[in-house]
Amino acid sequence: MTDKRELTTTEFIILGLLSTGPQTGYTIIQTLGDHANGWRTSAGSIYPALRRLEQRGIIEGTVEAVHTRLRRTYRITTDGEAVLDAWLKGPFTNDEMLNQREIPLIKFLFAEQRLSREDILSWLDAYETQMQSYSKLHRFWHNAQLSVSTTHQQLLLEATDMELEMQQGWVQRARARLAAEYQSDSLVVY
Amino acid sequence: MTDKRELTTTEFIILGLLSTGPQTGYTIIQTLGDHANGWRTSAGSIYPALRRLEQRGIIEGTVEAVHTRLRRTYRITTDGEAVLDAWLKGPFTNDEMLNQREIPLIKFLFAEQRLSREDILSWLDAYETQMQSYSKLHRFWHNAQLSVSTTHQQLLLEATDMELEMQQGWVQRARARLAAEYQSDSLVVY
DNA sequence: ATCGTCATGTAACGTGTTACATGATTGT
DNA sequence: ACAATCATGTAACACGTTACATGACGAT
Repeated sequence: MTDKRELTTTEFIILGLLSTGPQTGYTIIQTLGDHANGWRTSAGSIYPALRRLEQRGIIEGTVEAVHTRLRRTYRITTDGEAVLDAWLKGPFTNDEMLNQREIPLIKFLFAEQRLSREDILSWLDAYETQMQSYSKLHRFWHNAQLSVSTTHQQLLLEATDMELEMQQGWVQRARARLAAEYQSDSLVVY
Repeated sequence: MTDKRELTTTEFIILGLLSTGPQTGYTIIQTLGDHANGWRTSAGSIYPALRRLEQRGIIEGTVEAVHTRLRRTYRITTDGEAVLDAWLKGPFTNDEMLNQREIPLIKFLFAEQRLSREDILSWLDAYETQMQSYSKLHRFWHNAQLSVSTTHQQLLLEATDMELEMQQGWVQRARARLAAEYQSDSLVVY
C-alpha cells in the first residue's frame, strides 16, 4: 500500500482471477492460455507479477512442499479486493475507449463476481456516457477533417465511428439483458 | 538487411510517414501527436527508433548544422520501401484481427500512397476472408461455450461477434467506395 | 527408456515511459 | 526579462518475450 504506482493490466487480470479463488502460478497460466480471446501470457511475466503483488500485500502466498519442489498457492487479500474493486469501478480513459477496448470488457467480466447489480448497471451507464461524449468529440473532429481528407483517411475516421457505434449497441444490449435477468430473479424471490 | 528481426509497430509507422517524404524526428513526433487516434508516442521512443532504422539501412539521415546544434533529416531508402510494402501486403495475424485492430487500419492508411489499386482491393479481399474464417471459428467456439457460460461471459463473446461483424461491414463499405472511385476515375480518363 | 505434463523459476534482451538536460529562437 | 517553442537527445526504470533449466510423475 505504500507504493502508489498503478498495477499493470497483467497484474489486474491476475488479481481478477484470484478474486474467484486461490490459484497457483501454473493454473493461472493455463487459465489465461485457454481463453481464445485470452490475454497472451507466459511464465516469464506471471511469476514475477505474482511476486510483485505479494510484496505489495495485494495477494498472499502459502508455500507447500510437494516432493522436493515448492508449490505456491496465492489468494487475494482484503487490500487486494479493495484495489480490484476500485479498478473495476474506476473511470474510463480515452485509451480504454479506443486502443485498448479489451480492458473495459475484462472489467465487465470480473464485475460479475465482485460488484453489486446496481454498481454493474451504473458502470454500464458510465461506459455509455463516456462513449457518447467521445463519439461527439470524434464526430466533430471528423467533420472538421472531412474536406482535407483523402478517401482512405475518411474511411479510417468512419472505422472509428463504426467502432464507437457498435460499442454503444453492445452496452445497450448488455443493460437490457441484465435488467431482464435481475427482474426475473426478483420475481422468483418474491 | 542482415538483421531479420521484424520491426516494431512504432518503426513501421515511422517508415510509413517517411514514405510520404523526408522528415526530422521532431516533425514526426508532432505529426503523431496531432492525430487524435494517433499512436501515443514520445521523444524517448522516436529518436532511438530512428537510429535503429538507420543502422539497418531502412532509412538514411542527412545531418545539417543549424546554429550549434545538429538537425537530422531522414528519408526512406529503397530497402526501406521494400520492407514497408512487404508489411503492407503481408498476411494478417489473429492478434491484428482482435487485440490490435488498429494495425490493419494503419496499413490501410499507408496503402493509399504505396500500393496499386489492384493491390488495395485484393488487400481488402484478404482482410475480409481472414475475418470470415476467424468469425466462423469464433462462433463455433462461442456455441460450444454457450451452455457453460454466465451472462457476462456470453455478453463478452457477443462483443467479439459484434466487433467482427462491424469490421466486415467496414471492409465492404471501403471496397464499395474505392471501387466506385476507381470507376469514375477511369471514366474521366477515357 | 523416453516423452509429455506438472510446476516453478531465471537470465538476457529489447522496447517504451518518464523525466530531465541542453540551447537557440521567437513572442510578450 | 521571461516563457514558450523548436529540436535533439539520454539515463533510469519497468515490463514483457523468449528461451532455457530443473525435477518429479505417469504413460507408452
